[in-house]
Amino acid sequence: MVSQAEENYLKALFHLTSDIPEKTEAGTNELADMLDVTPATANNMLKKLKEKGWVSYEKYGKISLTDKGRVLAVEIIRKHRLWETFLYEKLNFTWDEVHEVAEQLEHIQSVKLVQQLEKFLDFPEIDPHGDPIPNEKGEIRFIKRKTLAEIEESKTCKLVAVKDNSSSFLQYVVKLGLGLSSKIKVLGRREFDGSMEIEVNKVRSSISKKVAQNLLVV
Amino acid sequence: MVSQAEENYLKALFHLTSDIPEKTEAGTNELADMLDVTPATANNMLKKLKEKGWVSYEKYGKISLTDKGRVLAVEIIRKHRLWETFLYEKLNFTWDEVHEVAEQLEHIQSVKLVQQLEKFLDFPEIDPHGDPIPNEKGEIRFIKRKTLAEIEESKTCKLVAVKDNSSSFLQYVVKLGLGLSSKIKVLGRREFDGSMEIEVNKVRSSISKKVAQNLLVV
DNA sequence: TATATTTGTTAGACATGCCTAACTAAATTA
DNA sequence: TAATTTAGTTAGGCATGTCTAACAAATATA
Ligand SMILES: [Mn+2]
Ligand SMILES: [Mn+2]
Ligand SMILES: [Mn+2]
Ligand SMILES: [Mn+2]
Repeated sequence: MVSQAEENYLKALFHLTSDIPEKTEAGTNELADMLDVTPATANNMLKKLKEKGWVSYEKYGKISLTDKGRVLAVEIIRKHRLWETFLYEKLNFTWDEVHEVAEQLEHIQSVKLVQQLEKFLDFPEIDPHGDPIPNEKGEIRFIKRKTLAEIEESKTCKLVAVKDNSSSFLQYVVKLGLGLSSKIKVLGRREFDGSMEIEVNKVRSSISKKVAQNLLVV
Repeated sequence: MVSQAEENYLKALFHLTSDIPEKTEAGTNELADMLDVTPATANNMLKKLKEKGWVSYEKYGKISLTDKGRVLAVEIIRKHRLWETFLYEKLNFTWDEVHEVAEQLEHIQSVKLVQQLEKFLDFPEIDPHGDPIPNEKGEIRFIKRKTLAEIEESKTCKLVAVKDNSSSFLQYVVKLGLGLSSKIKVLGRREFDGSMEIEVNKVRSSISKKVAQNLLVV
């Protein structure tokens, strides 16, 4: 049995240790931060997760998921992204509305439900934010992407995903005229703060470095 | 805020005090029984529900829902039955599989989700077990029904709902050749145990009184 | 009506998951 | 390397929701 709280920790650990290939370990504070709990709380849960064999760590050491833990985490992410896709494709939700509800739906336990949902959606490959949906075996079709902040001046690229799933960020992205598959031309960059001038559908905008780092492009 | 546990108590109380028109009050043991908890646990929760203004009862007295409590309960039942319909209609679940998963899905909090789900299902009136689905205002289209046990000998009736939602019962019902809208002819009844001889699609079966009391007909 | 049975309540305990405050170890900086 | 800062841990407490055991009230039965 995996409780909802435990599932949330496993999912957070997966994001902290697998989303960026170079970063394969996490710390207590970082984890606590992502889950909006205190480090004491995270530490306490880590002991339980270790006890259950889902996490490996030693006192004052770095945290990582075991193979078992990773399997569980991927299952939850799979459900999360399938539900987001369902809400977006079938129930008229916008991409800034899906995440919050999927945070609840991802905890529903039923193998058949997930299988049938995937079939009903015709085996989608990416969710409304451009993130890959793991298949039933837990395999993730990894897509090589850069952040917009890494794109050189005068080059044009295509938005394929967003890192930040918060509704405020997504609404701002829409305001910039952007959506998945949008073409973005990098006009220029101010070196002292990393902010960028971009052009989308002939409309120019200035965006901060932080924003550029949350837009994933190819 | 209504917790999942609280929602389950409200729903159980609704079934105990509104499903049968003559029975408008419930007792602690009865409630505990329905929720598979001890009477002590139910008693403890009742105090909290009373405190929140959802339940009215006095020590050693009978329990009933307040108007506020009833509104909450109907919302949960509405969600439960919409999800059951979704699973049945869209995701290839059988009627004996839907209840268990709906027990989880009914607790998802999102007004938009329920509205859109209902629209997606084209405003269904009954769930896979023949039970009416409350509308957004909380109105329930009440259907007058009898149990098969009340039908006289040699009369024919139509199955419109099942009282017991357990998968074992529903599978047995299917084995009898029955489904919603099936025609049932009452051939005879043994007085000493209330068991009945019935005919469905030219197949005769003998069923216990208990079973007959869980089949709702018109 | 006295007794037995059923129904409901209270007290005390426990697991889960969270907190704050105090502390310790590790890493950084002077 | 010593001092400071950051990261991580421990102790103790609390809310929720559950339990068992003991008890009290209400109801049914003799
Ligand atoms: Mn999301
Ligand atoms: Mn997503
Ligand atoms: Mn049901
Ligand atoms: Mn039903």
